[in-house]
Amino acid sequence: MTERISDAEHAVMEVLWKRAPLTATEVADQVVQEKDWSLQTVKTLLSRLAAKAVVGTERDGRRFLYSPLVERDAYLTGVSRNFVDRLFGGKVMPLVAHLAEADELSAEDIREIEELLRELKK
Amino acid sequence: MTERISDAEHAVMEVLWKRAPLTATEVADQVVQEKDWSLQTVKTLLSRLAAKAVVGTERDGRRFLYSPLVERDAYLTGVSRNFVDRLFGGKVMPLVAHLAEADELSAEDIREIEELLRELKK
DNA sequence: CGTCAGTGACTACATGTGTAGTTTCATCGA
DNA sequence: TCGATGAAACTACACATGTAGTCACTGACG
Repeated sequence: MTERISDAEHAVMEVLWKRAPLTATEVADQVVQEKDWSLQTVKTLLSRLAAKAVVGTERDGRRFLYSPLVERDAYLTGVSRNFVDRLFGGKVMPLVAHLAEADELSAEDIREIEELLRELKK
Repeated sequence: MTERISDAEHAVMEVLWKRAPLTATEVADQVVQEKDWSLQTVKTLLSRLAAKAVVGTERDGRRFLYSPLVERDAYLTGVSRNFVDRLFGGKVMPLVAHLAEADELSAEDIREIEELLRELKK
């Protein structure tokens, strides 16, 4: 069971998944461009992630370098699975159907998915 | 902005979406078959949902009858959209790709989705 | 008529989450 | 050497959530 990552923490992870290791300040600089948080907030989130062993810390002189310990792919697979299980009884079809009915699928999306499925069948 | 429904609350909603209106006790009877909660817990969840106007209450003598005020479809569309936005930048393809790579898609799933997409293109 | 069972209302309480402020400690530059 | 700076650590605090206990009321039943 992968450790739970909250929404706010997720924003921090996205930065680290893009580039790592980074110092807290570097992470905050990135995050602040998206979310309107203070430096302290980002540091707290980093601490919590470190406490949960979702990011690792490496001492670099007087400061720390943070790196993800969980891979983005693994994380996404986990939450997606959980999501589909909880809301759609584990079936992907109803999810796609829903998005489709709600006009959330562009023609582009549809083409891409078809392509992907064709690949899968090989 | 549809009111936030927590995980526990969602379990209660599923019961009401299946059949409504129901009394608190009737809801609890159903929910307890899934989750190992006490009657009180279910009542609390119903109160919170009523407070958020996600379910409506109708007096029936000395007790209340509860009915959903939010449709299941609308709710699912909302959370799906939110989920895909937050985790996959609004694109459905990466989500499907993820589930596919993690072997979460059966051949059956794939056929069904293809069928659905074919329909959509008409 | 008094009691009990069922029901909603109110209260509780630990943990998680969003969002920071304050303290302390080390180091770098003057 | 000494103070300013910057970074981590510790503390804070309100609201959400999971999970439930207790109270008060009311109608049914003996």
